[in-house]
Amino acid sequence: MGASKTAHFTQKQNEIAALMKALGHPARVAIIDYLLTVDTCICGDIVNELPLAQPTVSQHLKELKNAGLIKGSIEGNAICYCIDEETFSKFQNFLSEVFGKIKVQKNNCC
Amino acid sequence: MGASKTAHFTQKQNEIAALMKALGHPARVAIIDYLLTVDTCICGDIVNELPLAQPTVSQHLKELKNAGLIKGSIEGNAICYCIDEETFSKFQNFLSEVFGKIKVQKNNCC
DNA sequence: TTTTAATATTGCAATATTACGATAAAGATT
DNA sequence: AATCTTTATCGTAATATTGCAATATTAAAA
Repeated sequence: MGASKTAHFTQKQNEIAALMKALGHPARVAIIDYLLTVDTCICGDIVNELPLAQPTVSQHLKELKNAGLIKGSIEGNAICYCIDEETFSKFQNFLSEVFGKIKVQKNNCC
Repeated sequence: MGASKTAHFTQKQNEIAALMKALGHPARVAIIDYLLTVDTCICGDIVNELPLAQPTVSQHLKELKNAGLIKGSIEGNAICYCIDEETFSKFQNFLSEVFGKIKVQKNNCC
């Protein structure tokens, strides 16, 4: 098939999977990395930072934007991108839950 | 194309992306969820918990195993699965870094 | 030893993803 | 206005993913 049966899972599971999927490509991890290192918004500089053609980078940026992980605002003929803290916060909350549960697990048999 | 240009990114970026990708499907998130709720290893029970056919579940388990997120040990004619804490720990460390950097970012313009 | 039960593998169809050249769109510059 | 710059979109090829039926594998049970 190739299409995920999203309807059969909880909304939360689908949400988390979507966030994970958005970060499930090294180029998109690299974009986030870069946005973090520059420590501010970036207006038209991302393409030069990545070893990929401009349309490909644009596509990756679109996916990060769709996932809510970054925000973009038009600044003249360039576009400013930055991390969307709110979504990352949501992400972090989920992960805290998961890691919290892992720590409680004591009776491992594997 | 369809193949990621992994060679052009750092090892860390590729590693993180691989972990994220492994969790980038609701079925695999559901499997982790389930392993966490039962609070112990599970021997032969995962297929019944998911709305997917047995070969499909087996495939998802294989991917989680390849990513190092779960461990499986043979227990008679069943197989015990549980969370691999070490990999999750690695995962958590990366995320702490990211979230740490986000908090430092003050001069947001978006 | 035959059967049963649990999991894995194979093969395949449907769909999604990745990447990029060509082109479009839109604001800035001349 | 004509051009340049920056980003987006379209079209398309190559590859990957998802899902399942059929089948294989392996160990327990009868």
